[in-house]
Amino acid sequence: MIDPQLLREQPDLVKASQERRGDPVSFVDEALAAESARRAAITEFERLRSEQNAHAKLVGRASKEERPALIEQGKALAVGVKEAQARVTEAEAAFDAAVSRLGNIVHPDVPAGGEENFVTLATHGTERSFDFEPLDHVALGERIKAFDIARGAKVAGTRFYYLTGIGMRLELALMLLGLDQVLADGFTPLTTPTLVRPEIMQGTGFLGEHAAEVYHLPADDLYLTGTSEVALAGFHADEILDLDEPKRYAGWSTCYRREAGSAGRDTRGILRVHQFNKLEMFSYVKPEDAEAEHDRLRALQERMLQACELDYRVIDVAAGDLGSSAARKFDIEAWIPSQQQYRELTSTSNCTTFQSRRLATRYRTESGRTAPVATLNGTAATTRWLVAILETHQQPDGSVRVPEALRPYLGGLATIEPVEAA
RNA sequence: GGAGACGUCGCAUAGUCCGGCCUAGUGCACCACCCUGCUAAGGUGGAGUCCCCAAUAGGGGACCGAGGGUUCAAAUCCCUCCGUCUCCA
Repeated sequence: MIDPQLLREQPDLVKASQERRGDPVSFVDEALAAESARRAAITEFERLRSEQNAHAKLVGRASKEERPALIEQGKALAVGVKEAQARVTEAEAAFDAAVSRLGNIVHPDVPAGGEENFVTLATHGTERSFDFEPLDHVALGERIKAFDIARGAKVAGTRFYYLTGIGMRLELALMLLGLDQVLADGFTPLTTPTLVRPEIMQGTGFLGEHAAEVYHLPADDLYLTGTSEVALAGFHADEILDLDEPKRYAGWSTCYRREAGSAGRDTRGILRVHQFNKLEMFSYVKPEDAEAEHDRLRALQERMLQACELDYRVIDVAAGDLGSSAARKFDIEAWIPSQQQYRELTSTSNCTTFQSRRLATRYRTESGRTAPVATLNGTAATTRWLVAILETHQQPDGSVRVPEALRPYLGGLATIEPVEAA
C-alpha cells in the first residue's frame, strides 16, 4: 500500500501517478475521504475509551455501597464504546479497501502509456538469423528429446510437459549457473514454500489483480505460489531488519500459474505453462538505495543472458503495464528466432516501500525510528530460458551448441546431438 | 489421527487457579549520567511496537500468539484458529 501520509499531504502526486497508470483518478479522493473518516472514528473511540477506563478504575476502588450505581453508569459507557469500536472497524476496512485500489507511485522516468509504449533501454547481440530454415523449440526439443509435451498433456492437461533427458539436465544446469552467479554477488540461497496462507498471498498483493491467476487448495485454504517472490517477501514480514548491509536472497522454487486470461496464447511448446521452475532474486534495502539496487539486479540479469549467449533487449515497462506494487519495472526479452520477436525472459521490479508497508517489514533509521524498507525482485533464471537457448544455438543438422558457461554443469558437453528415432 | 502441556513489550521469567492499586513485576543484556580508578564493581535514570490528537513539550488509545465472546472492568473466564513441545497411534 502507498504511504497514507503521502496520500494526505500530496494527493496531487498520487493522482498524477494514477493518471499515468491509466487507473481511475477518482480513487484518490475516495481514499482521502476514507482516510479522514478513519481518523475521525479512531479519535472518537479513543475519547470514549479513555472515559471508560477512568470509570472502571473508580469502580475498582469504590466501596460496596457505591458500586451498584457506578456499575450502572459503566453500562451506559460500555454501550457507547462498543458502538464507537464497531465504527472504527468499519472505517478501517473501508480505508483499507480504498487505499488498496491505489497502485504504487510510478517512478518519474517510467514511460507513459500501455503495454506497447515501453522504451528500449539497451540491446545486446543481433536479432539472429540463419542461412537455413530454423526450427522452433518444439521441433528442436523433439529432435534432441528435451521434453515430452504430449505426455504432459495426457497426465496433467494442456500447458503441462515433461522435461526429459537433456532437457531436464539443461534446466538444472541453467539453475546452477544462475545460482553460482547470485552466490558470487552475495545472495543467500533459499528453497521456499510453494504453498502459502491467504494472509501472505494477500499481503504480497497477488490476490488483487492477479487473483484469477492463482491456484487455490480449498480443503486446506492454501495458495500455490506463481513465484517465490511471495515467500521471499513474506520471509521478513513483521520484522525490524538491520539494513546496514542490504539483505539479498535467491529463492528457488517451482511456480504455478493458472494462465486464466491467456487462453489460446502461446499454446505451442513450453513458453507459457502452468508449472515451471525459477530462481528469483529478492532484495531488502533502505529506500534511498532502491534505485541503485534495481540497476544492480538488472545488470545481474544481463550478465546471465550474456553467459547464455542470448540476443536481447532491455525495456523500461510503461506505466500502464506495471504491476500495482511496482514503481518501475525492467524486462529483459530474448530474441526468439522462430517467432522473429523478443520474448520476456526476466523481469525486475522496484516495489519501493509499497510491499513492505503491508507486510510490516521495517528497518531502523539513523534517528532510531522504524520505517518501511524497500523491496525489489528479479528473475535470475526460469525454465522458459530453454526456449531461447535451444532456438538461438541450433545448428543446421538439428543439433544444439551448448553455451560455454553451461558446459561445466553438463559434464563438459559442447553439443547436444539429435536423438535418432527408435 | 488421538491425548496433554505451553505461547507475557530483545532474551529468561513472575502474574492466570480465585477478573479490579498489573500503571504487566524481576533478572540478564542494552543506552545515558554519576561514582570509582583500570581483566572490575556500584548508584540513578531511561528504554518495546502500532496508532490517534497536538506538532516544541506533551496528552491519549491499542498490543500479554491471532481473532471473537462474556463483563461496568480481561494477561487472567469462555470459544475458534495458528504455532511449539511431550506422549500415544
